[in-house]
This record gives sequence, C-alpha cells and structure tokens, in this order.
Amino acid sequence: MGFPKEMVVRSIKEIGHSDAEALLELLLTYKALGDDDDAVGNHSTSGCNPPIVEDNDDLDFENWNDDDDTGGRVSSSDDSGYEEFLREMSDKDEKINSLRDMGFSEDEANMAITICGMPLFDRHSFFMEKAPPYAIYFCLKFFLGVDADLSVLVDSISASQVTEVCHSRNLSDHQVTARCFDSFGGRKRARLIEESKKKRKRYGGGAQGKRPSLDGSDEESMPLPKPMVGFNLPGYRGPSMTRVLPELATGPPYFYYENVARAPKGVWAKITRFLFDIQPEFVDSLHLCAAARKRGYIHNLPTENRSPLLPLPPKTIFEAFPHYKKWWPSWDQRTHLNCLQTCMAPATVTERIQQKLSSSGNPPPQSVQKYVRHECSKWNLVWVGKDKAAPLEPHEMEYLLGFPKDHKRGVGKTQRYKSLGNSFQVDTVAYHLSVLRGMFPNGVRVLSLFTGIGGGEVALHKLGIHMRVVVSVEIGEANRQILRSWWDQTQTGTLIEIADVKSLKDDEIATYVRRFGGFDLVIGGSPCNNLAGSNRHHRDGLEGEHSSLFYDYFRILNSVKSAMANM
DNA sequence: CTCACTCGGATAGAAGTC
DNA sequence: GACTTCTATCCGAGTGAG
Repeated sequence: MGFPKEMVVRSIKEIGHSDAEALLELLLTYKALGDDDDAVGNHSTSGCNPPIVEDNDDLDFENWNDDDDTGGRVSSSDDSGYEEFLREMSDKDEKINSLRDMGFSEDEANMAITICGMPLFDRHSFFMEKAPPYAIYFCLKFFLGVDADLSVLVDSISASQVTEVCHSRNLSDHQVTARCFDSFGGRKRARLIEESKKKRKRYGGGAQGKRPSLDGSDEESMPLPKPMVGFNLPGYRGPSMTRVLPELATGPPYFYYENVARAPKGVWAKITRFLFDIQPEFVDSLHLCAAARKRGYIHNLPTENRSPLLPLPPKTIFEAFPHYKKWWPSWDQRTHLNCLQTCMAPATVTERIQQKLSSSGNPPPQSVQKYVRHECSKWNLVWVGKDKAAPLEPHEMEYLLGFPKDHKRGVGKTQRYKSLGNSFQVDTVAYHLSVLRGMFPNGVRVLSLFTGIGGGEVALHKLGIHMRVVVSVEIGEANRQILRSWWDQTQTGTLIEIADVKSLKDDEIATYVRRFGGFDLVIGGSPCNNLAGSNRHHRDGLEGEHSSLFYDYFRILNSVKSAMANM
C-alpha cells in the first residue's frame, strides 16, 4: 500500500510548483508515512523545549471544539506496508545516500531527514497550528526546491486563496504566510477527521496541556518568570542551567530575536514555535539599570560565561540622576523608572501636577499624592524642581538605555523619543552577546534586522567586538542616518544599509552570504506596535500590520541558514 | 474584585517649505 | 497660498498579581 520512496521523492520533484493540490497530497502522503514511524520520530531532540503534549492527550477530532477530554484518538496504523517502508528508511546514512542519488545535496538531504525525524513533525498535528512552522517551512522548501523563497511557496500552494485574501483583506505577504499555515491546518485536519472516523480508539480522561483553538489564534499562554532575570544576570545567580538546542536551531549563524515580554496571550508561544521551539529568555532590564524594560529574547547563543559591560550602569534613579534627589518628595518612593516609551507626557500633565501640589499643603493629602504618583509612574516623570515633575530628556533616556551621549543629536526631539522608546537596552543585550567576544577574535559579520538606532551594534562595540560587516535593514531614514553617523565615527568595517526587510529576498541574501562568506550573527527585534499594551487602537497581535514583520525575520533567518548550508 | 503596568495611534493646529 | 512636516494633546484595554 505504501509508495516506494523513490516514487514519492521523484514525484515531488517533478510536480514542483505546477500542481499545488497534487503536491499537497504528496506531502500528506509522506506525512502519513511518517505518522506511523514511532521508532524514528519519538526521540527527544531538545532539553530546553517546553513539555510536548502527547498525541493521545491531544487528538480528539470529534470533540475538538469543546472541552470534553474523553474523545477518541487516532490509533497507530496497523498498515504493515507503511511500517516496512519506515523501517527501510530508519537508517540515516542509507536515506542520505538515496537522496543524494536523486540529486539532492548532502545538506539538503540531512535537513530533510532531520526535520522528518523531529518529534513534533512526526505527530498527527503536522499541518496544524501546533506543529512547528519552521518544520513546515523547511519541509516545503525542501520538497519544492531549495531555491524557492517563501512567497513562491505560498503562491504555489494556494495561489487563488492568496489572491483572494490579499484583495479582500489587504494583507501583507507574511500575514498570508501565516494564514496559509493555518489553512494547512484546516485541510490536514479535515483529512485526519475523516481518517479518525475509520480508526478510532477510546481513551480515558486526564488529558494534559493546552489545545490550540480552531480559529488559528493560539491561546497558549507563556508565564513570565519571577524575578524576570532570564537564564542568569549579574548578581542574580539562579540554578545553573544547561540547554540543548534542537539541531536545526544551532548556528551558524547565531541569531538573537527580541520583542516585548507582555505581548497578548499566545504571541510568545507562536514566536517560539517559529523559532525552533527555543525557550524565550525573559529579562526585565530593571535588574540591570534604573529603568524597567520587560523583554523576551530568543537566541541560540551559549548561556555560560557571560560577562556584563563595565562599569555596571546605575541601578536606581538616584544613582543615575543624583541631582533629582533634592526635589524628590518623600511620598514618591520610586527607585526605578518604568519602561521608557515612545510617547512623552504632554505639558498639561506636568502643569496639572504642579497646580495641584501648589494648592495643597505639605505633605499633600492622600488623594493628591495618589493622583501624582499615578501620573508620575504612568509618564515616567522625574522631580526637577519644587512641585515640578517633568519627563526625561532624550539624553537621559540614552544614558539609561546604555547609548553614548548624544547618540541621536541632530534629530527632532519627538523622533528621538520615538527611536529611543523602540530601542534595545544596551547593557542587557550586551550581556547576552558577551559570549561572542571569545568566539570571534577576528570580528563578526552581522545581519541586523530592524536595526533602529543600532542598539545591537552599540552593544557589540561596547563589548569590544569588532564588526567586520554589518548589513543593516532599517525602514526609518533618520535611524539609518544615526547609525551611519555613529558607524563612521567609531567603526572601520563595512556597513551596508537596506531600507525594507520585505525587499530583502533570497537571491540578495545569497549574494551577501557569498560575498562575506556567511553571517555570524542575525540580530533584530521586530516591531512591537501591535503587541504593546500602550497601543489602544491596533493591538492586533502578531498578525497586526507592523508586528507581522516578525515573519520576515523568520524568513530571512532561514534564508541565511539555507544559503550558508549551500556554501 | 482592585491595582499596576504597557518599545502607541489619531488628530488638529502650528510651523516650515516651495 | 498650497502643501508637507512637526508638535502637542488627546485617547483605554489586555493582562497578570494580589
């Protein structure tokens, strides 16, 4: 009943882009073969992955929409032809040789086999939301040809749907990508529902784990650690942790991804699934400097032997700004500032505070204190005079964020606030990147996405790591000028500036990879606009207009990995 | 339940540019 | 004077902790 493997692979190669339905059928066929391969697929590849929900806890097709955990599950296949085929495929070398005979490179064959051996990939939920998207991505890329880029994949898989969705919803490419992944879920799910009616086995209660919702919005929450110090921080020595990354997640290149920690529910779970199931490192920069900055970082860097930038930054408001102590009221007991944001308090806020305080006694009544404390916390105000609270100056924000003084001089004040609010906290990022210092004594080649004002570059510079090359992608012209200006003053390496991540396609990436011999680090934090709690209008999650650029980070990272694998 | 916190956005009007 | 750019001033909800 099973297909000879040569037929499967050859058919896939022949079908190529021309027939999406047939291709999907073949992929599903291949997956069906893999579904029953317990021996191959059930090994664990990662010591850091979150607990994986077992099949028998999760597959409940008839009752998918409700919370009844006593539904059926798909039994393991009793088809001896499949098992025979899979036993045949169990030897990795043999598989590689077979694939090489068919014209695939060893890297391509290795990648495909690695993917096919991954536990999640091997599960019934392959094309569902819960399946790791990077596996789907690699798998499709492999079967469609290694040079196909994501947009081509999407087009060939569901061209009519893409067109329809784009026209009717005005969606961007990455949103379409996400939806196509979702659409696979639907199709595969329908197929599996049909199969499950034939092969069903009852199982008892006690199901564990969260179930992805059917509308594609995964509600899986990811609890933030307390204290939010990541895997470790200077002065916060937790239990020593060693992590084993999935094979596909390891470098080269190293990568470093950043975004707001307090994103809407399910966002970090989704980001994690795209980025190789690596557990995010949540850090509040409050533990390293005088201002809070709760951020999640997903990276494949070593976590041992980190070292902070010296001198350590001031850790309290008074250490950072001693002169404000003079006017600081005793009933304002803040020692740290809240997150430095892009918007500053309007003059009306500070005027109202001054007016309220001057018209009340000393100390002011509790109600006034409460109001003023609230406004000061909300707008990050500091006491600059008697009864006078004021927003931080841009150079003070630069200082707290670890940038050199007047890094952004010459730019409008509003723009400076905006860029700084969107930036890295340099000391925090530098602490994570410090492990690169000993690894690249001759310098690093960096692909910097969503560069902003160059927080990652400044961090590397302050660590004393020479940047041989930085290919920087940043949409803001003012930010590009700031980086260029800083680069010309401090650096000797090559800086290439690109405006739009969407314009950075596979061929150009491959050109840079060939030109520079690859990248050592792919670093970037994609836009948080649609994730941040401050956004009252369009907190749309990862599919939002700006935040969906995360998918471009994912796309470009994989493109770099692919190009480097083919070097 | 209350409370605290959040890499923001839309708009009108001012200011600058041609 | 038309147009663009900049600036000030408004605008709650989602989430989690207690």
